[in-house]
Amino acid sequence: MNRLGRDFFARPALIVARELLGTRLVRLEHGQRLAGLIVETEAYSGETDLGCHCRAGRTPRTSVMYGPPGHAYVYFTYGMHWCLNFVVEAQGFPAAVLIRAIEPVEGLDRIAARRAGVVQKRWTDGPAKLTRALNIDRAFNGADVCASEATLFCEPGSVVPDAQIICSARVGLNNVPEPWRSLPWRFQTAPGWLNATNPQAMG
DNA sequence: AGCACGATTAACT
DNA sequence: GTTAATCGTGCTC
Repeated sequence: MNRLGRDFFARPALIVARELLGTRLVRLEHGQRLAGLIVETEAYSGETDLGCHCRAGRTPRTSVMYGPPGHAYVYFTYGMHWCLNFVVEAQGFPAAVLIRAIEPVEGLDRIAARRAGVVQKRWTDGPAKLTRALNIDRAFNGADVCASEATLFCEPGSVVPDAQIICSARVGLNNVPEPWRSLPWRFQTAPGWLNATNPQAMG
């Protein structure tokens, strides 16, 4: 079994957000693999990060982020959307990495069915789009993604070179004060990276 | 008990 | 560029 383990997640949020790019997010559904290469992430770290949900401290919603790394933090927002994060850093320090976009590579038939009416390019190019495509909701909140029986986990992929990574401000923090609003804690692979350097990815 | 807002998306003009 | 959809969460009264 070749999966990202606890040690991978037990590191600073910025490092994990950067290194998750190019890895493969896998969701086992009735034994079928639905998967995509992670191409966009954001880091959220600590109660002092006023863009992080943990700015409000430990609450029922944020409690998962205070737990051990390598678990899923799935939250509900805007009355209809689910977003997937991985808990990072040491147990007791609240931090997580939001998965903002993936490039689908396995289980395209199931993904297409869940994203009916949408062109393929937009199947999973947003945090709430990929959770819908992979059927991820509150049932996964707190799930251990490093456990052998996990049905949601990450596998190592191709390493993305620094030159192919774009850093920018996190999205949607409209009422968050500076400097947090503008911190370059969003990581994306450059446009075309997948086709240019990973032509076999669609296998 | 009530309120304002949200780590978004899709459908508008 | 603007806006409705839709409800859990955390805060105030």
